[in-house]
Amino acid sequence: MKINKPRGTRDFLPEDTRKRRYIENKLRQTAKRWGYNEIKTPTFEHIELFTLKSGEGILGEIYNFKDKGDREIALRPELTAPVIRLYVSELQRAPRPIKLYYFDNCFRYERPQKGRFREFWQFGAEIIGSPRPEADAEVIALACRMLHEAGVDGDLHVGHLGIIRTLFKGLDTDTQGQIMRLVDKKDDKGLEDYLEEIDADIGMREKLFELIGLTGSNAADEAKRLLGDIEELETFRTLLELLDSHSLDYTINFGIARGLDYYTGMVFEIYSSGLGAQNQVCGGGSYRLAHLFGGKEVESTGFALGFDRVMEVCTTEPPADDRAVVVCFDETRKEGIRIADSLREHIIVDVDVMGRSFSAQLKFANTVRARWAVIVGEDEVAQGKVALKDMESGKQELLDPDELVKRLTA
RNA sequence: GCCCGGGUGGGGUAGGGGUUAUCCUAUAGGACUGUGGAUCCUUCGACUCGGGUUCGAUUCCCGACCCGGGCCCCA
Repeated sequence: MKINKPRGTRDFLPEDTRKRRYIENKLRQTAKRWGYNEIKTPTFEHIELFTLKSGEGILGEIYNFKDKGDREIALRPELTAPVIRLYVSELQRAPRPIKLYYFDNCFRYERPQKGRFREFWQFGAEIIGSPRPEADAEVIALACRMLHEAGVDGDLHVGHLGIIRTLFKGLDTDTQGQIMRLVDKKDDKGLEDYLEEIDADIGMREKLFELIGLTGSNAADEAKRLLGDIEELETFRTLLELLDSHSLDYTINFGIARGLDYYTGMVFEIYSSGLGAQNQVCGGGSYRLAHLFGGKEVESTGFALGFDRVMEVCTTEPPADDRAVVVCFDETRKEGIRIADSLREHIIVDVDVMGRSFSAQLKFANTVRARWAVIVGEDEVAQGKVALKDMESGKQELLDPDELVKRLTA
């Protein structure tokens, strides 16, 4: 009986894995150099962690099950909530700011399509403990830097929920949420109908539509004309200046809502072409979640990037590794293995395990794109030497075994 | 969950109610017994699954599964 992999999951072949690792390492290095430290959280959590954060509505997309102790468990659908849970239980007293990054698989029960899988990987970073725009700017800059390192061109859109929310003062949370959802979807008609339905203030409606339509570099000024002198706008302008200091290109977009209630201020998304309907490679913003998990409230800002989507659009190829094939035969196997093992401290080495003939071993060296063949045959062993063959030039020379390493790593 | 389109060796394909199911590539071995990449030969290997129609289905019909595109959703 042939067993297939479950829907929406993938196998990664050696070539895929190599490329994924390469990009993963680029992202890791970048986060690390920006002073972020990696954390790991469990693959599964109590389901409340996610329902508390996102509401019962997400249950449909969660992989959940009861364990043998009758606990309701969920495979993590994202990593922000686990990170904040970890913060609340372990890091509330840690020196501020707390700068964390993670790279792990997540699970969502959704219809798979391009750039969307049931098991997928997220790379994210969070700054916990700073309410300032500097933290927002840094996180955005880090996200852009990471994408750049991965060889991905992104289109950065930045908004601020605090600004748009000043329009909704007096409306209850559900209504605000509904409006934000429609704004996020860019469903102008639906938004208009809904505002009509709740009999929203005419002035507010006009301002709302004007605000989410604002584009261009002076959108912040326009917003000021529209909304007056509000603190959120000042903060937002500071943020934009900081983004300039980071030399980032961005589009101001007050219509980004990220569909969520817990984002409080800055929100951003990064899009990339070539992904079809799932064109968003990164999303983030500032939020407050700690109180939900029993902690003292704290300002956080962070993002998650969709690693699989990054892989989909990135064209960066990992550099080829230098590798050597040690050619030996039954009579010289002992010497061959010894030499191979010593070379393995320095480069990638294959030794024949197929009992192949001389020419078949060289053919193999070709197929694995070895740069060198180290020939350990009876003639060489008899002289206490080995032959080193450069597979590209075809040139070959006789060497003492202890000279080998020097030649191969030169 | 909904709407399209699609599933033929490991990968890429041709075909089509009765075939020995085509070709390329990859694999293994050989021609070439200590010198690779080329060429040639041989070998291995497939009609996604389940029902239905039919004398006969890989081919037609239905369903499932999976893949792709979109909707929904996207914490």
